[in-house]
Amino acid sequence: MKRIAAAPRRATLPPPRARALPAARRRRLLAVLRALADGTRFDLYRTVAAARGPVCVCHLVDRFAVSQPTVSHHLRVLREAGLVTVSRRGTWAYYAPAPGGLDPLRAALGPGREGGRP
Amino acid sequence: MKRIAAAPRRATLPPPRARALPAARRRRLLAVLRALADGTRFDLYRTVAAARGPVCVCHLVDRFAVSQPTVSHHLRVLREAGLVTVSRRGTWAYYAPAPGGLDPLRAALGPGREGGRP
DNA sequence: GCAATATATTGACAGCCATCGATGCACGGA
DNA sequence: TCCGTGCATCGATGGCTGTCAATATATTGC
Repeated sequence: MKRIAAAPRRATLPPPRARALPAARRRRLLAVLRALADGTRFDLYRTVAAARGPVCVCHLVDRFAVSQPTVSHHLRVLREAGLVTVSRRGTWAYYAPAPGGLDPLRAALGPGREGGRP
Repeated sequence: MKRIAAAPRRATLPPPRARALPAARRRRLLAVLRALADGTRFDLYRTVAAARGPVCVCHLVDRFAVSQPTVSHHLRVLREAGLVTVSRRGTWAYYAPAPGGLDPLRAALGPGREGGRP
């Protein structure tokens, strides 16, 4: 017959479930995080966000050490994450930070319960 | 002979360079972003951060629909990003949010220059 | 219309990574 | 000391994605 060893009692109760994030908010937030989690994209966004006005793609292509299609691809990801907006004048495309683009992040950080409390 | 068409003048000046982020800060920030950019890890962190006390890995394994090695792997990534800390009691491991783990993110968001300005 | 330029899209490919099963390791109980 | 359990690590694998060259699309100037 099979010997049965007593399973040691677990030392703590299961943690309360984290307040569920509405699916749409979670999706948006993850999109923002994913968009910024790549080094090149992170730098692109910082360049766009730091400029006083819209930034011509041509200057980004000049400045970054990746090909023009790659820049274009990253800008698309940033756009789809709601982080930048695009406007065109002639053949040029100008990217600007989307107002409130970082709000999902700000909202998620919120009061900051992650351990400051002594 | 080759015809030469005048290149159209660029309509704007190159944007000022974004204030360079110190390499170490940039690395830490990207690590945090990458750690949170995965859905499973995001949920794991939220669970740990929402709990009032340290969370036993066993409960995370119970609650999440991924294998125990996968949970362990994600917790390692969160740990290496400075987002959680681990402590052991007996055979159990308890994870807690690392105090200030989100500070790189908070610092980066800072005053929020991304377009509120009218 | 034609040539040249600016940007976007497509297709291909390599490297990364989330995931799993199997295994290792440490600890506690009998 | 042996067994069972909790967690970490290893090795393999499939899918995702960052990158580029080639191509497409759009616009401007002649």
